[in-house]
Amino acid sequence: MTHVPPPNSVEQLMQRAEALAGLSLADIAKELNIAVPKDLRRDKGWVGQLFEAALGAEAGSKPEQDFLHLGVELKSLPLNAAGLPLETTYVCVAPLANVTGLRWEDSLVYHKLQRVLWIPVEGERQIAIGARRVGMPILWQPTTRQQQQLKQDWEEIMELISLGKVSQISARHGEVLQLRPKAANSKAMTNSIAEDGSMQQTNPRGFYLKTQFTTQILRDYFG
DNA sequence: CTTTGATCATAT
DNA sequence: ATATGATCAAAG
Repeated sequence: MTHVPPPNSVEQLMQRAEALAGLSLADIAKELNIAVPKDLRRDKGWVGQLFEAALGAEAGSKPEQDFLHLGVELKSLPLNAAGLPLETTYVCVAPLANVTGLRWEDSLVYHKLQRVLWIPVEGERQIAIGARRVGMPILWQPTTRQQQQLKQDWEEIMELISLGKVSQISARHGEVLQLRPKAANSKAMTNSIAEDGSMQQTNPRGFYLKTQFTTQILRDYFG
């Protein structure tokens, strides 16, 4: 695979991202010598990893922003034919134990969403992976209102977790941020707080941005 | 058709 | 087991 060095500045990162706009995923993959899968069933993260390679993000599984030195997180955003998000956006894993005293400003959600480079891409299953086209990138920072919405949802969900009610939290909680399973399968287990305050085992969860929220981001940017 | 809960690949 | 990258697919 061709190697792209990390960008030296946000400007350079944006130039690279803008250069991808209008290209198909096959175009980008060819330049990087990366094979295009037939479908994403067994390669669910392929598009995101392709963008990481094309933009010079550090490949890794660290709980940090993709471009830590620039303070930027990279996210692909699959869109339908109407230009609206097809999927929720994964943010990070949710802490289910040892959460006493954890504040919003210290949370992983807060840090990851301080600045995000969104790369819109056609995502309908009827379009072959390689034929899907990339859109103009959006460098986004949450508005005061968006920060408030995220904080409120986060605090509500974290309170339930701290009270040992994680099993009662469904994806319907939260206006813009939701909690959902995030694991290899439903049998995977991690420590969480029980209602009596002791430790119990539950399926790991992650925070996701609802499509309504990312729709709003697109709307604010493109009109 | 949309959303919720489940799942896949890979690195550490 | 936990983190990254997410989409799949059953249910509503």
